[in-house]
Amino acid sequence: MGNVAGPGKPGRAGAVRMKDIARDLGVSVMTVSKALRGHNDISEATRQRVLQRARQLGYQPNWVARSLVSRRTYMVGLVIPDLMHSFFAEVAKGAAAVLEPAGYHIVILNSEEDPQTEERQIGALLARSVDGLLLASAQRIGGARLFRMLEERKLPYVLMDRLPAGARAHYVGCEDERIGEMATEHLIRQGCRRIAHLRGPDIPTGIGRLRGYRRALARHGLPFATRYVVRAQHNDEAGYLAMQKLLRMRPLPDGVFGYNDPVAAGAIRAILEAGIRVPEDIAVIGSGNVHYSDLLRVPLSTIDQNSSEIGRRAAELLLELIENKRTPRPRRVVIAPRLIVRQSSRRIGEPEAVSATAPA
Amino acid sequence: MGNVAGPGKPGRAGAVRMKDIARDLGVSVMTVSKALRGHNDISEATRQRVLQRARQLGYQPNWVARSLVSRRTYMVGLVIPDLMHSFFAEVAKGAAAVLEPAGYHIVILNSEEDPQTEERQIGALLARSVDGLLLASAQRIGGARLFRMLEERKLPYVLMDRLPAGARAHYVGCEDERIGEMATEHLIRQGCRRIAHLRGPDIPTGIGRLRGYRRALARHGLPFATRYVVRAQHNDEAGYLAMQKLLRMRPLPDGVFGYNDPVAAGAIRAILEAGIRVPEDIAVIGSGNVHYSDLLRVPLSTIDQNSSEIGRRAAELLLELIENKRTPRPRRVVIAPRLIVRQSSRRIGEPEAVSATAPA
DNA sequence: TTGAAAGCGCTACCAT
DNA sequence: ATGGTAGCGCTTTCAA
Repeated sequence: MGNVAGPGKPGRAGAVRMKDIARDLGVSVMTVSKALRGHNDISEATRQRVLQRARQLGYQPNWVARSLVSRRTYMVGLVIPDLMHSFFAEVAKGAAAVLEPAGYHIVILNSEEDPQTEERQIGALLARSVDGLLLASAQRIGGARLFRMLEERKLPYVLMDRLPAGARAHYVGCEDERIGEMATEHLIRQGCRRIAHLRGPDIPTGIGRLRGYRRALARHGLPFATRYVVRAQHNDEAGYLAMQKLLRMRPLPDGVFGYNDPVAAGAIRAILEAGIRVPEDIAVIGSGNVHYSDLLRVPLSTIDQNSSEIGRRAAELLLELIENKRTPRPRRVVIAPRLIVRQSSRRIGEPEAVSATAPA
Repeated sequence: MGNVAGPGKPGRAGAVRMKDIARDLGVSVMTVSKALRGHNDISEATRQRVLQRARQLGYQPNWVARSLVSRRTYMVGLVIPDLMHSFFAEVAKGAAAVLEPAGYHIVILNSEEDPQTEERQIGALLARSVDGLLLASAQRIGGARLFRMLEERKLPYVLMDRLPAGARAHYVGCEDERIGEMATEHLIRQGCRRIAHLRGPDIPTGIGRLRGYRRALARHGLPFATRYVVRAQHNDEAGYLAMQKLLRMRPLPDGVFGYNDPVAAGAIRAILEAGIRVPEDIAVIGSGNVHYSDLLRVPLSTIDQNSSEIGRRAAELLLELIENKRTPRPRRVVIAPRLIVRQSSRRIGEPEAVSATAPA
């Protein structure tokens, strides 16, 4: 069986190589290589012999060696702000559903919502020669340098969920202004008149949803009050604390639009703890439709962003970029948000789910 | 600046290589290689020159090439049943917190709780020459073949959360019998006398928790009734359906121990929908302490398994195995479970959290 | 249809 | 302190 490798060597030491098959069969390595890849200039007879011997020996191609010459690693980087936020977990799962069947593996990295960490991680991914990159970026406004670097390196990449203003890049996500608008208009239809917003960070999603919120208020002739907009960065703990601030305001708001579902869920906890009712006294809505929204203390109304679809579409787009390698003009895939009405905001009858309509 | 690469070439085509630095500086590639890696047989002067030029050109080592000769990829495979289950997302995050600072990247794969998918994925990981493997296995009892294969390939790996009976492998997780016992005994202390169990699948965790449940009943002289044990595989939907079956039994159970938190959360939904109170009529407890347990319709009592610690410890153990490459006898790291009492099971006063005590 | 030569970018080994 | 040679396992190119 040949092939004795130094003992204690790490990695695939001792693994079967083409060379071994070639020696056993008395043919050249080239013949084996071609036979295994189904090149059509190999006789059927030798092809079968090679395939059989390969199976016997349990041959597995060495991807590292193959990558070195083919310059393709069949690895894709996935950088997201937080794996624990089930919105991103779902995006990741959607992307995996497309990439794995296509033969790609995913290297996943958590930026922890920190632009510098993100940049470092992308650098590492580049050094690893990933074939492409899926990115839900944590860059604040003006993080254009990172994208310029990616362009220079000619690394195919697709932005997900967050589209930094002015980024000239492929993108898949929801229109954030529309999300803010839908959520706010829903609260207005439910009879709310003093609507507060627990706003997100200074990233495209946060800013877009805030803008949509303002637009909806304006359109319906409701006043915009700065003090009704409180920062709640990302998670339920922040939502809880921010809501406590809101609860000290007089008059109390009668509706709250949370930046995302965790923030909204945290807000509900704060409201209930204060002995106030949801939705009767304060109606609450979030965004993202995370999978446990239905199980929450008060089932949470939300704007569904179709997270797994975002992952899938982004992955498909990325594959296209990788395989064709032509870079057409930046494509924007916009996923329609959907209003999901649950108990946290239901004061008067309204259908359970409303599909997005084009913005007026 | 040299180095013109064919246009349209994929991957790192056009990237700066050691050769470029060497040419620019009039030294050999070897000198550059050593200087960059801090070999001490290079004069400080040349080392500085090399480092500076490398920085100027934005040199990044080619990991693929390096891997080919060093036989280390600095990649670790992470195979889990479901990224969307936040228990595993937390495990993954814990592992990443250890692996990334150590220079390793994580290739993540979802087995979807399917043993065959898992095996296929591990095969792919082997072909990729990952340096090690973290695995929360979906193998049913008797899936020893997979582990034998891993041993043969001498791939360092650590099992997490689930320890297949008889597996001779490194392992980090909670003692499942203890979990079942703690949960059940807690319900007994709360005054429950007809305790049902929504049991998990035929994997070590499911079987262990069931066994612990039985042990607790026996110890306290309570009868074990088969019909009070209903299968609920994994998720909240399954928990919901299984609980509906339980709700048709007479007499109704007055306590339910769910295989995990999603199952328990689904059960609560079914109970409340039936107009029955939690915890007054039926007390409920789960396991896993997923991060949203506190936000649920009725905040969920649970057994905390310290999921991120599981990921961290498993990663540390794996690093040891990889770096030392000696394979000591299989190590078992057992994390102590903790009882977390929330509203779903609180009928009489009991402290919020109780640390695990050694099993009697 | 088959295979020899060259080389991907890097490092181990040994000579200078 | 520095560098030449060889080779990791594979594929591309071109000749037989």
